[in-house]
Amino acid sequence: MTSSSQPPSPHWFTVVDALKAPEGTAVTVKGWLRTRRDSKADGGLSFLAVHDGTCFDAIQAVAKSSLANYAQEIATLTTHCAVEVDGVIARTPKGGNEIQATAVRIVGRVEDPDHYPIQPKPHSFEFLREQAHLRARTNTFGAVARVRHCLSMAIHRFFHERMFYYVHTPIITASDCEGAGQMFRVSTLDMMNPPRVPGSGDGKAGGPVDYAHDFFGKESHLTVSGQLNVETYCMALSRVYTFGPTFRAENSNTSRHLAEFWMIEPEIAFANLKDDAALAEDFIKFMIRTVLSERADDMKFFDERIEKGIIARLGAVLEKPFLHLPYTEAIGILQKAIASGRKFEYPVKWGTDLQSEHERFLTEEHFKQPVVLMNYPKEIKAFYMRLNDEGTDNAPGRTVAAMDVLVPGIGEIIGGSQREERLDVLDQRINEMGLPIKEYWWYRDLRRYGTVPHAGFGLGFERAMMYLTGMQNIRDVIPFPRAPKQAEF
RNA sequence: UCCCCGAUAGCUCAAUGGUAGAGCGGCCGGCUGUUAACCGGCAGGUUAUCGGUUCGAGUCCUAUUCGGGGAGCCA
Repeated sequence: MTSSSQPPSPHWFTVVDALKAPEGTAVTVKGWLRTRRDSKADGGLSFLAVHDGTCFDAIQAVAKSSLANYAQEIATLTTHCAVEVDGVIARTPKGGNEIQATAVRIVGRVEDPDHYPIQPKPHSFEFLREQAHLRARTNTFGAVARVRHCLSMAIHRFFHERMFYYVHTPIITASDCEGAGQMFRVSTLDMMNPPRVPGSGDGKAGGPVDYAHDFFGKESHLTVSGQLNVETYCMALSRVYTFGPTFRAENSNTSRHLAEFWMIEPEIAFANLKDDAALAEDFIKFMIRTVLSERADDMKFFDERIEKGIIARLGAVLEKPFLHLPYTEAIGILQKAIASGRKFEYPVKWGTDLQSEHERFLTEEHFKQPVVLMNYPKEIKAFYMRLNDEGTDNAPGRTVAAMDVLVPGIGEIIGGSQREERLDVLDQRINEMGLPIKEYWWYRDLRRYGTVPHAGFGLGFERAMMYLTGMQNIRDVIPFPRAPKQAEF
């Protein structure tokens, strides 16, 4: 932590601790300058706002012109110069802590300050995305980073306290059965001259690539979901979850999609859809409570500068249970709204998936709170979702035990379901959807040997970050966003 | 991938087809226990790229690249 030329100081305080230290405490603070303001009072002095990322606020150091290096060094400091400040904690006229500096050592200057991109002023997020290596230095991205960390820790704590086991599911998968969108290929073959399936093409080019010669001996990709793998551990450890990176090669250009994002996927045995929904609700409320209490400083910033009133809105979500709404009833509500004059771009019809505008209407206009939509038509959902009995929720067709949690401002934040635990029904669904049943051999084995009802869901970590911070673009809640045409850093 | 909008100083933005401007930031000076400080001055430009129209293009047209908003796909 300390360079060899600088002996460790017994008084080294983080900014967060220095801001709470009693008056008179001798401290050394190490960090970066946010701003420097000069005054001619008391024979000349400079106010240095120093931050080190340990909390939202900077601490003010007062450097008098009597310091030996004042004119040469201190008075020429600019934004984000790295400094070490020795001094004594004092109270400002307004009440907070500041440091009466006895020494200011310059660790690293900012060269060419008139071209340093991060200035003490509001920057557009678009600009900061192009300066992703520097944006952590801003108020907003410092706050995002702290909340992101806080939330990551909270998620593990939530599950750990409830006897869930954290399972590391693979990043690389050679099974093509996850079925959740376009995948990134993983290969060590020579792209310019790949081996071809023997007897195909003209021997030099053409014909299918022979993946038998590839690293894993078969086609392999980056995972799009850890669910199928984590189900295997669920059938032995009862309550498990994954929390890892997930990859989708879709050409999505929106403020809500990334090519590389983090997903949390719990899976619970001896559980049905209601248990799943209850877990999802507990989970979301736990995340809200945690960031409000542990990152009050950063949340205050988001409340004032990013989304006015977000603290009150999140607080209100804690107050009442989530609303549970069968898909069939949601269709009814939407059709009633249309009948009374509400216009939508897309038609509403039982059997088709809800559009973004429909989800937003339900959660933002009609109910104005998080809504758990349940029991969707089987045709629009994945093969592994449990087939409901005929007539569930008075639906005109067969439904599956799926649920989506919709929140205002984001839309779908969680997608989950009770899983089909009956082998014969699962096989029927796989065949109906034209999927290669042989590929699912190990997944089907779980139903052959001691199958039990179970359920789970996936929560997009970055979507949760957006919901909790009010940040409008998913690319601004992950340090280095990966999206189409975007992998510079 | 589709629809719409945009790209001018370090940043945020102006500029009827006719000499390239302001605020902030930087530098210099003044003032001040300052804290989005304030006041005066100075420096800072291949107007995204390639073509075209025109006496003349930041401005109009073609194409491209990149960015933003919305949609689809989803988490």
